[in-house]
Parts: sequence; structure tokens; C-alpha cells
Amino acid sequence: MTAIPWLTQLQENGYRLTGARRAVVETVQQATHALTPLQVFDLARKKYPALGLVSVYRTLEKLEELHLIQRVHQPQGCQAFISAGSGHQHLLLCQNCGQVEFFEGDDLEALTSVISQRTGYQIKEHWLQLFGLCRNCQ
Amino acid sequence: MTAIPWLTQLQENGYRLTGARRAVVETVQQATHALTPLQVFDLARKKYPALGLVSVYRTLEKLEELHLIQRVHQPQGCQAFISAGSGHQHLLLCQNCGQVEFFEGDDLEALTSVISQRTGYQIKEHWLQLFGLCRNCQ
DNA sequence: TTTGATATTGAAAATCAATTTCAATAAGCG
DNA sequence: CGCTTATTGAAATTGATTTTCAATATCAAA
Ligand SMILES: [Mn+2]
Ligand SMILES: [Mn+2]
Ligand SMILES: [Zn+2]
Ligand SMILES: [Zn+2]
Repeated sequence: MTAIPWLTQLQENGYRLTGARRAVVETVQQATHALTPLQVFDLARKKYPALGLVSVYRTLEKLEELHLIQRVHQPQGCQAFISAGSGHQHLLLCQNCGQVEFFEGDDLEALTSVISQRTGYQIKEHWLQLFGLCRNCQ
Repeated sequence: MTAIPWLTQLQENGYRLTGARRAVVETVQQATHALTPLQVFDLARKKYPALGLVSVYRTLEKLEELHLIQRVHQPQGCQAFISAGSGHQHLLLCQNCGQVEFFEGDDLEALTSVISQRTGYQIKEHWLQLFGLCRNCQ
């Protein structure tokens, strides 16, 4: 998959296409691990050496706003981002190497209706994240 | 429920009982909402005016280490803490007022075994959090 | 193409939360 | 009551993120 759809989306939302943005977008889109802003900076600078860290923050902000990336919450920190899956998806993270996989097909209907009844809450959303070891790391 | 069991646990683990600790423990234990260190500070200072913010951080650290509190991850930030349920429990958060409820009895066995097979991951843990509106906020 | 309005840039400064340092104090044991 | 030492709050420091700003680059319009 190429970086074009993301760049197009940025453009369609009134943002200009620049070297800094191209480098950040390509970097994040290619990643199979969640990346912190600093990691994005280090990787993207190889493609575009003039890049400033500030532009990484600014671009990540826009990508998140367009739902092209999502923040990854982990016990050791919540500053990393990964390309967002399309549709309703959840994350599976390798506790050893940090690799990220998406999965879907969870059915929490039965659970949420029980909880809803038990607590009186009207349930709107859920966060589900699995942690484990990828094939390589087992 | 009183603050004594937590204070006892601190003492049993070699920590001394001080005014600062009592104030923080009471504050966090009584809360029905997740509290940030600064919120704990403001509340606990009413009980113990000499309290320093540093001691809040230090006490929260120890309570988390003893699994008496847990960090709450939310879209708007991940710095808040809530009294930890006992046993395997999950959180249900009110998106409007921030009230926290615990629930248990989720069974993700079927799901995780499918995902495990599909991805090759050995699944070790899961995070599940529900968001919704409490009775008052509906 | 050229032009011009303005979005975007990176550097530097500022902010903010969290951590470390440190000398004074207080907990808890004998 | 004393003594050891864990704990304290203030202040300094760190580290991440945000803001400010003048220079520059994008891109639509001429
Ligand atoms: Mn789901
Ligand atoms: Mn569970
Ligand atoms: Zn792995
Ligand atoms: Zn509510």
C-alpha cells in the first residue's frame, strides 16, 4: 500500500502537501510497530533530513484527527501511534517485540447487555486490546 | 469501607504511616471517579494542608506497586488513577461525568482462541474497557 | 508562468507534568 | 526517651509537548 491515499486525504481537508508531511506519512504508514513521535522523527529524517520534530507532532495531530492513525495505549506508555485499521478493529500487541496486529469479529453484545442491565449504564463504546507473543517471540 | 486495610498494607510492606500518606489514601479510596495526581493533591490538601504534590506522586506510585490502585486510560488522557477492584475486573466509565464502575464475568475465551489461531500469537492478557452513560447522565 | 495570499516550516522559547536532589523532620524501634 | 533512617516539602532539573515567530514553500488565481 502506498502513501497516496493519506496524502490525498490531507489535501482534501485543506492541508498542503509538503516534504515534511510526506516523510512522516510514509514512515507511519509503513510501520508494523507503534511509533512514538521521536521514533517517527528519527525514521522520517532519513527520508527528509531538514525535518523538524515539531512538524512530526503537527502531522501526527492531523492524521489522528482524520482517523488515519490511532494512539496505542500500553502499560509502559501511551505516546505511540499506529496506522488505524479501517472499520471496527482492535489491536493485538506483542509484549516482546511490540509488533501490532489488527483483529475484528469480536462480539461483545451478550456481555454488554448483561453489564448494561446490571449497572444501569447505557453502553456506547468499548476498548479491547489483546497482549501476547507473536510467532517469532514465543 | 475505611482506609485502614490500605494503610496496613503499606505498613506491612515496610512503609511508614504519615499524614501525607493517610490523606492521599483516604482521598483515592473514597473516590468514585478516576483522579489525576493534581486532583488528588487538591482534595487531599483539605485533609492535610502541609501536603506536597511530590508526596502525592510518591504515594500513588506505591499504591500502584501494591496493586491497590490502577491507572485509567481514556481518550482525553491516561494520568488518572482509581482504586483497583479485587480479582479480574474491568472498568465501565461514564463518558459524561467520569464515574467509574467495575464489572467482571467477561468471557473472552472463545474470541482469544480464534484470534490466537488466526494470527499465531500466544495471547497472555487483555484489556477491556466499556464507555457509556451512567443512569444519572442518560 | 508569474504573483500573491497564506499555510507550513524549523529554531528557539515557553510550558507542563513528572522526577530528582537535598537538608530538615518525623516514624517507629529498642 | 534516643537513634536510625524513611519520608517530607521546596526547589531544581528533566523531558516531552506546545507556542511563538520570522522565513519559506505551496498552490490557486491571474
Ligand atoms: Mn469491538
Ligand atoms: Mn477480562
Ligand atoms: Zn514479537
Ligand atoms: Zn455519568
